[in-house]
Amino acid sequence: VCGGKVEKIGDEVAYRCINASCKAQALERIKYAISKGKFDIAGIGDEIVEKLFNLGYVKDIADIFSLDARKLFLAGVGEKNALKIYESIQKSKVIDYDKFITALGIRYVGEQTAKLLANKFIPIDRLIEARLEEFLEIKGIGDVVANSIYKFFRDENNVKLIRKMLENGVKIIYPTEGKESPISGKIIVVTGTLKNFSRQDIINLITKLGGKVSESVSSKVDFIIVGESPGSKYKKAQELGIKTISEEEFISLTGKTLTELIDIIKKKNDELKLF
DNA sequence: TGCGGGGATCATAAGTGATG
DNA sequence: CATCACTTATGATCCCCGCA
Repeated sequence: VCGGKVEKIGDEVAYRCINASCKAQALERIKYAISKGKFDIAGIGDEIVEKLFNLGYVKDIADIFSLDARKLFLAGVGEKNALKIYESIQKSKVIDYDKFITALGIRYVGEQTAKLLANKFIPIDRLIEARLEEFLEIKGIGDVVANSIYKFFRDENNVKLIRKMLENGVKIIYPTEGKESPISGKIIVVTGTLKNFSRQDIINLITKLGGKVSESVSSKVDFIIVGESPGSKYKKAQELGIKTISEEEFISLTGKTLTELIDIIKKKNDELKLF
């Protein structure tokens, strides 16, 4: 299609372009990613993507998420539609892990296979770094598919694209999220000043993740988060032999990045504003 | 090697919103 | 209200993988 070199692999019927920067392929990948069962961006389809692509506003799927209504308007979308599409892009940024994997457009990986991967490799970095044998272990994935997935993540450009999507605000919802977290059911005490969270923020965060915040240290407390210049609670925790962790350790315990945690706090605060 | 089924692609029809 | 431009839904079809 793009006039570049093509290659026929083995007995395959189709010829496919082997040019890594093939324009036509890049475009098709974007169209695929925004469609149903993947990012599912309402109000935008092949035509608009092509226009945005040809204008240079969108070079890869990650660019979609940094679009503003003005660029859509310049691509020939009506004013009202431009706003609507902008809204649906923002909504689509929060995406289930399996759909995210499907959207990557890995060869031989559709909805079903993506689900298999989504349940085994959490978070996304585990998937990127997974060894070939780990894919082969999965029932339903054989030699060809395993190799295809493994090769995909060995390509630096693919990994970069994933990072770019996350930077542009895409948030992956992992299958375990909401059901259970390492924090849920835990009684937690906070003492001292934290670097990234105000006292109210950390309380909101722990509550949102299903934990309980206690104001005093007792033997029932699971662990105590210690910030700068801790108060008497720290001393008492040591006496009782309660596990103490730093702010950084707490963050890694949640299994989320700092930005994700801040997002959670923001949402929680927005909920509270309604009342 | 054959079977069952997922993955990819295509065709067509129906739905939606903007516009004059 | 009719038309246009696109999107969205559905089904058919074929390739080819996983597995017995």
